[in-house]
Amino acid sequence: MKNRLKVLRAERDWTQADLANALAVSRQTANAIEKGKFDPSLPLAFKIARLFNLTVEEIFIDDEQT
Amino acid sequence: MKNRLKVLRAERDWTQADLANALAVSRQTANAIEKGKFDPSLPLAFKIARLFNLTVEEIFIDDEQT
DNA sequence: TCATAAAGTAAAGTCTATTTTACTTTATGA
DNA sequence: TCATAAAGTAAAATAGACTTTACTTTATGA
Repeated sequence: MKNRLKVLRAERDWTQADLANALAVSRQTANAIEKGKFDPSLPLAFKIARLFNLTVEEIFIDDEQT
Repeated sequence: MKNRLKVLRAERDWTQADLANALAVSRQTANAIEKGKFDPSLPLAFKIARLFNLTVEEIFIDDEQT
């Protein structure tokens, strides 16, 4: 699973801490998700999408072709 | 989190076991997700969306207004 | 009514998401 | 160069997703 968080954050000049704050998660979680270390839960994915006024699909790219 | 799985299943005349099969998850998992007992992981949500040729947002309705 | 398929549910176990604490590395600007 | 902000990372703990096994309840059709 890839994502566009780094770019979306850069467009807004937000730090990972800013993003974590806006999402009410820890900075480590924001970092781990952005780096693709793990996937957010579905509710958190929705929260992220809402924050950026985008759809889940516009932010997260599922690379599983199974 | 609500979802339209029951209807989507009914439209195709699929049992929960059929759905579980198509998703390669257990029947109990299909049942629990459909009943809203818990949310699917993001990868599974994508897999469900792909199965029905819909977006995640067209199937799962996030009711959190926070 | 009876048999059976489908749906619902529950417990125990595994795996992953997320938190907290805390440390290291990398960038940046004075 | 030095101080500091930002990013990266790691370990231990908790919560939630998912499996397997197994049982109960509800629908259905012969």
